[in-house]
Parts: sequence; C-alpha cells; structure tokens
Amino acid sequence: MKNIEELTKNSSFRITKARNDILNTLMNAYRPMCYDDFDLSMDKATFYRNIAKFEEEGLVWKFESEDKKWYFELIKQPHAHFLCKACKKIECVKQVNIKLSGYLIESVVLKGICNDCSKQK
Amino acid sequence: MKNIEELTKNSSFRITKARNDILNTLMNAYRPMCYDDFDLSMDKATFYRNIAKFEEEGLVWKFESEDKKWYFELIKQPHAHFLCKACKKIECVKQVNIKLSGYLIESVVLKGICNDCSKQK
DNA sequence: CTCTATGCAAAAACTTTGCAGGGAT
DNA sequence: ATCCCTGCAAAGTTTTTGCATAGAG
Repeated sequence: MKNIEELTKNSSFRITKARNDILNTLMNAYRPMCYDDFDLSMDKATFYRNIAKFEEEGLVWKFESEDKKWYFELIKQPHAHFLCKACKKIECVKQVNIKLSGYLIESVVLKGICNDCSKQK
Repeated sequence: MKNIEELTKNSSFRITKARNDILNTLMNAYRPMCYDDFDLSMDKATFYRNIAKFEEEGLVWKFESEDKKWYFELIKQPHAHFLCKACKKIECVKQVNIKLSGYLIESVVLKGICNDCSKQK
C-alpha cells in the first residue's frame, strides 16, 4: 500500500486535511466508496470538489451504481466490479478480458447475485 | 418483433394508451432508452410509474448510466451493453460469457471508447 | 498579499409521491 | 360503484455552484 506522499508526488494540488482524509479512506478501502461511506467532517461540497480534483489528476476513478450514487476508488491495477442485486454490495473482482473489435474497453461491470447471496437462498 | 398483445398476454395490467406508447417505443428501440429519449405526451409520473409496472411484470429491464439517468429496454435475448465515455451513447453488443465461481452473472456492462469514436481521433 | 480551499446555502437534475379527478369494467 | 390510471404539483435525493471567509505559502 502506497502512502499519501507517494500517491500524490506528481500531483499539483496542496495536501490539506480534507484531501488527506479522503485519500486515507480510499487507500484503506477494499471496494468502491460513495459519499455516505466516508466518515468525514468536511462539507459535501468540499468532498465532491476534492474528488473531482483527484479525478483530474488521475488518482481516482468513479462510476455509478444502481442506487444512483457515485462510487469512487483509487486507480490501481485493472480489475472488474461486481454489483450484487440482492445485497447491493459492490465488490472488486479479478480482471475480465473481453475483446470487442474496434472498441476500447476500459472497464467491466458485472451485475447479478454474489457468492454470499447465492448461498443464502 | 413481437406485437404488444403477445408481449403483454401474461400481464395483469390494463393496456392503456400511455402504456401502449411506452411499449411501442421500446419495441422499436435498438438501444436502451431513457425518459428524455421517449417522445411521449404523458406526464413523467405516469411514465415512471408505468415503467415500474413493466419491471414488476418482468417485461422491462433497467440500468443506470454514467449520466445518472435510468435507461430501459425490453427484456429480450441476452446481450451486453457498451457505454462510450466519449459520445455517451449506449449500445447493445453481443453477449459476453464470463465465469465467476459462485456468482450468478445476470448482466455485463462494458465502458470505454466505441468504434466510431476510436476512428475519429 | 495572493491564490487556493472550505463551509454554507441555494440551485440543479432526475425520479418519486400525494392527491384529486377521470376512465374502464 | 369500484378500482385502476393519469396529471399536476410538491417533495425527495444526490451532486453542483455561488459566494464570502479562512488558510497556506
């Protein structure tokens, strides 16, 4: 796990407390996080503005889930995401390689029923 | 292409003009459609309520795109979706088969740059 | 001192809900 | 007569923007 200095060494923005807190949460997360998942003291405007800055700098990747919220994670090694329709959790899963002639595939999102929920029925 | 009678023969709801119009648009669509894509005279409340009814009845499938809107399509043969980050279009593409042990994969969404946009750069 | 970051409040965008009137059976 | 459908308006949810203040260099 990188530390924040290493993560941001090529970035042009200041490291403030707010930004440090967001990055820390993202570094310790094992799945994409949405605003409500963060336990932060900053205003939501600050949160979203800083997330936008991280995106510009190529540190953070976002996508939208079925609950109509944005989810964020640090850009790290390529992997796919699985959204469970039953428990609504989002998991990172191993990369899926798909070829589609003429198309550049940057990310893959799978939806269905996760391992845990499959067992429960 | 099925007709509306065939499509709804097992459904419990009335076929009103509003519902007929929505289903007609969906039957003639070649990609998922969002509210703004429909050219309908009904109120948006009616639209969304009817779409919800179609979902309950298993006629319509919905998902959310990066633009934070719901997209709808008739449930038909399995296929994947491709969301282009450049032109924002959503395309239906051939089914992608992915195995993930213990997981039930119901749909696949690919994101990236589509064929047309790849050529343009 | 200047420029960037923050908080608060309001706006924006999309979808849902409440309610009363209309239409079908 | 009843039940379902619809339109209108208002509320709800999440994210963004405007603006004045605070803080870093």
